[in-house]
Amino acid sequence: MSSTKVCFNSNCKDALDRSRKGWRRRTGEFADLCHRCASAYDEGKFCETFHLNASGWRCCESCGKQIHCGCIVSFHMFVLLDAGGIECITCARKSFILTPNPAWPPPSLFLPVLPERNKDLSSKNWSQIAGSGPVPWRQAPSLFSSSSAQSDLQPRMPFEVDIRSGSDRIISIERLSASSFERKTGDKLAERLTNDCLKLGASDILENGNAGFNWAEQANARVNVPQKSSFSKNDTSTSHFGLAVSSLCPNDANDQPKVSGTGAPRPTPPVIGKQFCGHNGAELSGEPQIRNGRPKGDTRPRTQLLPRYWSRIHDQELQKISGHSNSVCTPLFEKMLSASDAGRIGRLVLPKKCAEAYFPPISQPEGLPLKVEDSKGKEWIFQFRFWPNNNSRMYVLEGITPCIQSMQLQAGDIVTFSRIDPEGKLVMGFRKASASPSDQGNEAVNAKTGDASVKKTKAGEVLSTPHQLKGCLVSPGISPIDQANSADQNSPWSKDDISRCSTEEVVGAKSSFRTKRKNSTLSSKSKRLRVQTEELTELKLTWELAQGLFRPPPNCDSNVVVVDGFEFEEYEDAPIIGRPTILATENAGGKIQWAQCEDCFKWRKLPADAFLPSRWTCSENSWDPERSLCSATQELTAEQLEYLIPTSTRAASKEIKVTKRDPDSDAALQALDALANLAIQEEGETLPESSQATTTKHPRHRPGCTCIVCIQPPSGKGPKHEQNCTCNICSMVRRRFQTLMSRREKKQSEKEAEKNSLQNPEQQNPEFPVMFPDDEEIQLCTASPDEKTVNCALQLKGNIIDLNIQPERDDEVSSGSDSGGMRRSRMRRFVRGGTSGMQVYQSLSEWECRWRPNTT
DNA sequence: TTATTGCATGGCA
DNA sequence: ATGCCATGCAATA
Repeated sequence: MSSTKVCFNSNCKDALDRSRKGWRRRTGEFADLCHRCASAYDEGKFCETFHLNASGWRCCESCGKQIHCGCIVSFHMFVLLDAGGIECITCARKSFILTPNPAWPPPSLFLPVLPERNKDLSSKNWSQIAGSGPVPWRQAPSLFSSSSAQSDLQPRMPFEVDIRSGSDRIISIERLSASSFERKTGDKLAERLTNDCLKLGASDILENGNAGFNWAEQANARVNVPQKSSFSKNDTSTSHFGLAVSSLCPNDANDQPKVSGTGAPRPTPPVIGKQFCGHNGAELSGEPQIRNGRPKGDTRPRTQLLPRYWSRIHDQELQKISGHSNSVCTPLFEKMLSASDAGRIGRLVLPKKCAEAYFPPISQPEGLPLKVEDSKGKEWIFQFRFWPNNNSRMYVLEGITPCIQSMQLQAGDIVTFSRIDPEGKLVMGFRKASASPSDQGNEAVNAKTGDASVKKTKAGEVLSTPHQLKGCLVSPGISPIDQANSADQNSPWSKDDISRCSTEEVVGAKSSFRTKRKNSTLSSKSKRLRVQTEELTELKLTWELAQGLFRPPPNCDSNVVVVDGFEFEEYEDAPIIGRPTILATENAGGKIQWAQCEDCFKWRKLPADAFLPSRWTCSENSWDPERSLCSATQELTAEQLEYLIPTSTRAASKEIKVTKRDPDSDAALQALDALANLAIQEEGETLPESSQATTTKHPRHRPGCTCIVCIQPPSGKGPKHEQNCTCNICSMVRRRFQTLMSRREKKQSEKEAEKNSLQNPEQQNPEFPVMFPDDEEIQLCTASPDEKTVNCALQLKGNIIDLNIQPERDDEVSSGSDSGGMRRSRMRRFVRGGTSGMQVYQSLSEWECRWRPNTT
């Protein structure tokens, strides 16, 4: 690179002593301009100054202002009008013509530094000014089983772009936008020139495949359009992007689609070729273009395609879908299958905007047969139709059952729709929401909730479990190897088809079927909790272990809840399952905790907020490097230890000590790992139809309800129960605690009588309801031969991970004792201790489990 | 009786 | 307040 920089403006080329930033180039860098050029740019006079004689100047349809539309510099100074022509951005804003230039990215995406002239614009959310993006439904006869001819109206702009980052994508989009125009210059320029006033409208472009002005001079104007672009409409050999065409009109004022040869295009997302130009949905708007249907002054808000329908398809998969080099794959949208969708009824409810944006317009409820290919190339024909619904329409795809079954999809899985050009084929892909435990070992995410990988659903649920994808879609960030490794061997879909989806998708998946709808014919608790014996894993934990393992969630303060005089240390969030530790207060008053090394059994002092995996050793003592070896001495003296660790806990500790030899104890710890792993599975495993697949929020703790939500202790956010609440849950809690306390008192007195006797720890451990299952659930817990253990029922395929106490009779007072865990004056209970919502994190390469709410 | 179809309802964003 | 959409459900096959 030359040491002497010159002004990026080719018409200037002044040496730069101090450069100023101009427009953003396709490389992501900004054009370095000299002071003079930069000033011109900032003042919006750059093109006037330097490109006055270049082609591409057009007049604003409203104010007549001349704008150099063919230039990257003025890229955001105008919008294309659906009916043709342009409007300067000022007028566009005034008249609420907020539709951006098709397939153009939000300016904020690729113009992080905007000149002053655009600041007001850029400060607005692009959604306010644009419903840009979605590919309009391009008449693609091949999609119709009854059609044979192929539309010729598909201008595509081939480019080669390396896309490796978001910014690259942005750049790609930028290229696309430019190329979209560039393409127009090729074959039909002459025709366009006959058009009046060289009007260049989105629809014109889309429908005619060229623009109304000569873009060939863009080089002069420093428009950074790849020169390798093909200008030939038919030359797709280097295609990477394209711009789909709609020959169909938008919906009318009533949003009812209709056929029109001259209407404005439907929403137009960037078309993706061999490289993914990841539209993020912000550019997607399923809202049909409204220009023709509404007056200019229409201020009706433009809704956009909901994020949950944004296609998250990845370039690799796009490539796979598109198959051959000439294909351009456009991700359209995706939808998580609801119970209804995945049910036997065979109807997939389509998001209205998606249906109207991406599927052919239908005027009759009967609709049209729609040919869809899966990623295997197998063709399916669905009936795309609608039902009148509240003065609107409800679009469905009928006859999807065979396809759904072929893909082995269940509610919660995601189906994706893409289009392959130039064929115009609709391709249906899918992502499974399920994941097998074996796939999960390396994919945990950090338990620290600050981890970026922990995402929140719209309902506020925190999820972090990675998920597995199957089918033709791949999410970013997962290597093909991982995908292959995670392939479900039993699936007819090959490893190549299997990939993973992002956490975000998982979020949606789980939140979707976690919620419950009343009277769901598919959801019955008995079904949900049906124990499939062969799939049931029992975890046996003493209640002390359980209490110790259930750590308060991070960053979660406890509330003290009193139920019949008993105090609960209640946490809004779900507990974390990890290695039991002993909380203590240092002499200085600071809170600490003591944890025992798995290998040497020495106790190490840790910060109070440290969360340990179920297996933890000195080597992982990152808090105290001096004691990160087992050879390091233990800080605690025997006396201190004696004080800290009460008999029962010592016993429990001892139990851990013998873990490596004791099958039962080993099982306990293994069970934790299993719990963690299973939680992932549970996270991803599609719930059986009976238990999942509802998306309606269940009211929190509905008295009398025995659903998975309501069997949890009533507390947490939302209406809390009164102390004297007589609902079944509160009654049960009371009963259990009365039982427990009487046991404790009894044990205490016994202990005092035999204070020197070291009892069998198991005999000392009172049963303690880690959870508070209702009777029905209790029945489903497999009774343990050991009455002093807590049964943790993990229903693998049923996706119920229940950590339930052993069934017991309330009047059954078994032996119990105080314990380390019970040194706390309160017991912990976790509001979000839903049994179906366990969440797994990985911390320091170890698994931790965390409960996740099963409803919000 | 069962499956399918078409519409209605109501939760929710 | 409005529209979407998941699902219930009656009518129909």
